[in-house]
Amino acid sequence: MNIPNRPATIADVARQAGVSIATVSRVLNGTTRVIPETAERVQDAIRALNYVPRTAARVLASRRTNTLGLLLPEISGAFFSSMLRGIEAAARGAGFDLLIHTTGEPRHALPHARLPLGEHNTDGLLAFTASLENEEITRLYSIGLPLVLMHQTFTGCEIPTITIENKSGAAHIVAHLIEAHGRRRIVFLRGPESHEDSAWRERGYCEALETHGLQVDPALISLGGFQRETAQAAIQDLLARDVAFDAVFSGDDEAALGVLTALQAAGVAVPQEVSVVGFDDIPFAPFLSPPLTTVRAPIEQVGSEAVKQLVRLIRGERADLLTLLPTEMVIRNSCGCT
Amino acid sequence: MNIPNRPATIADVARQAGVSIATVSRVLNGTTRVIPETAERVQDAIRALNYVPRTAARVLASRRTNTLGLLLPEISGAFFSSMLRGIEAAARGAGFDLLIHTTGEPRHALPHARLPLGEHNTDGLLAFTASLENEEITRLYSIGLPLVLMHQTFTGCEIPTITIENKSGAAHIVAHLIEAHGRRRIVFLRGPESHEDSAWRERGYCEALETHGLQVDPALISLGGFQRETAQAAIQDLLARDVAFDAVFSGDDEAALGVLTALQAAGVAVPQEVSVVGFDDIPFAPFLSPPLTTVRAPIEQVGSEAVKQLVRLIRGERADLLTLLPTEMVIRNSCGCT
DNA sequence: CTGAAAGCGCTTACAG
DNA sequence: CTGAAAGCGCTTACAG
Repeated sequence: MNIPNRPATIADVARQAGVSIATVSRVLNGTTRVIPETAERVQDAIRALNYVPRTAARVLASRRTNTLGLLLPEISGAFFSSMLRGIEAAARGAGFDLLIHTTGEPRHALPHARLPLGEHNTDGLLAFTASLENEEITRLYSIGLPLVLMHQTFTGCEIPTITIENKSGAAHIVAHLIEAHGRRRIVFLRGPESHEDSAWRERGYCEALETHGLQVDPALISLGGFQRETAQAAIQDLLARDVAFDAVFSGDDEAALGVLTALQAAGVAVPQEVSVVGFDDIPFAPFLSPPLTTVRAPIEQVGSEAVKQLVRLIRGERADLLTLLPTEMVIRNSCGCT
Repeated sequence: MNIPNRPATIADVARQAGVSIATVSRVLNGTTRVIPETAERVQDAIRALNYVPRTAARVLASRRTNTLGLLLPEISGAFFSSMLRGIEAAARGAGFDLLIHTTGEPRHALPHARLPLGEHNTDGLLAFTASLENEEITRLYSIGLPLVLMHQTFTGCEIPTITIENKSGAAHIVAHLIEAHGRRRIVFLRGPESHEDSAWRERGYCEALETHGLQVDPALISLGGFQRETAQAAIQDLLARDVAFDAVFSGDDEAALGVLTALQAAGVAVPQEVSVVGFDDIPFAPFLSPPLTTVRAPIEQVGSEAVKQLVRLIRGERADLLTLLPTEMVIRNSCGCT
């Protein structure tokens, strides 16, 4: 095998094929007609030299990176796994590379550190809630970098957002607890501060209570953080303080795991004594014991829609400012249904 | 706010600071001493102009991309989520960006398509089993691109591999089924063809049987594919064909979900009638019913170790050719323990 | 410690 | 349809 010290460049290919580098570039990109026979010679040379165009040179010359950037607060859990799957597939489908970066939940560690993803290395950015500070959003918007937000709305700038029907999903499942199972003291576990999903779910929760003539009791609202451990601690705390409750709307499925753990450890029967429901319908929800009643959120689709809108922006087309994907209640057994 | 049509370049900064672009480059990279006062002026200019160095230009000039490429067969499931988490954190820690690409399990769709990740846009590649064809590995190795394999060994080239103790982990858990629970007809569900993890686990399974004087019965070995659905179908098939068995080593935890589903649907009591065990210890394992006895694999650490070795290669340092991370049995209830 | 200049490897008007 | 040449925005010897 021929192992050249330096990888072949476009000039090597041009020389070998007996054409100019402009012609090589044209057959590479299909930007202009090239006489078939000439194109053939170029292709042969490319193969013979094992030529791969250097991305940096293309980017520098064309001013297009063909890369999408993804900012996430963290990677873990079934939630981000689904979202990432949707994003990756859609990006690939649209011909873009994907650069990812996690910021770590509260970005206080590096107050004004330059983002590793931005106008200098991507054609556009996808950002999930809590991964960008407001001033960064404003800056990116002001310099015209295509930007799409997921699960976060931002007022003041016209930035496309993809999110899901949190409020109605939450309202439905809480109504179900009340109507089908006669629950009246329903705990709500908030997600992380700043998480819009959580705020909307809380509104749905409150609305459902009020619709059914129940008062919102602040003592029943606690922090679950969309996390197993936090949710577990929250329930343990309610139990320790003897707060009476007959159901828990966990905020999300991840938190529901912690709720189930805490209840089980305390010898509280689910769903006989306390109903437990979640939100998201992660792939494991059916396998919990009892199988989790929850609200299905089309997470993967959020990812693919976000890419779709971002690509539109990059191409200079109009993008939808708000994409609201529907959610749907999934009844299993943890609510009390059989 | 000042919104320039074109983002500032190094030349703009140099002009504004009254120095040469070389000097700007130096304060940017800290490659050479610069008189503090001059450096200060440059910093001011950078801030004032909101200057961000274009990545492509740096890469082209320096011939370093500062980017790691990750090739995965797919993104989904708790397994890849953990691995990705380890990789992302380690890459960021080492100052590299991360470009990811999923190839889709059997790469037959695009026989000789150029990989979107390679010497043209990364300083090195991380590849999980089944994401690269052998000839691609050979090619990448031959051109000297730093490359680290995960859960896959490759003979012929000196390519660092990170993997886990599959065989002993499997042998231990199968031995446990025999010794602690008197199981004698233990099903093994293979992973995908070509998955080395699966081959080693199968050897561990066979070894444990033989050590205990049991014969390997080919009728008890079936394909689970490390997937829920495939595993479920495999068990359903065994059941339908009236093959007698008293335990299932599912291959991995994902498959164990399918096993549990099939058994439950058939009214077979786990673990009373049939013990079920998995491999990996994904975060949901403790929450299954019954809680899953399995083998803990340090997946996140596989990711971070892989980055560590890759960075060594990139820096021209010696890397360890084989990193074998230990696994550990985690006893819960699905085996029959209480 | 600093600057002038070459060079990284492409794309893209501009001519022809 | 094709080529010569400018230019993308940096880094890095080489002088001084």
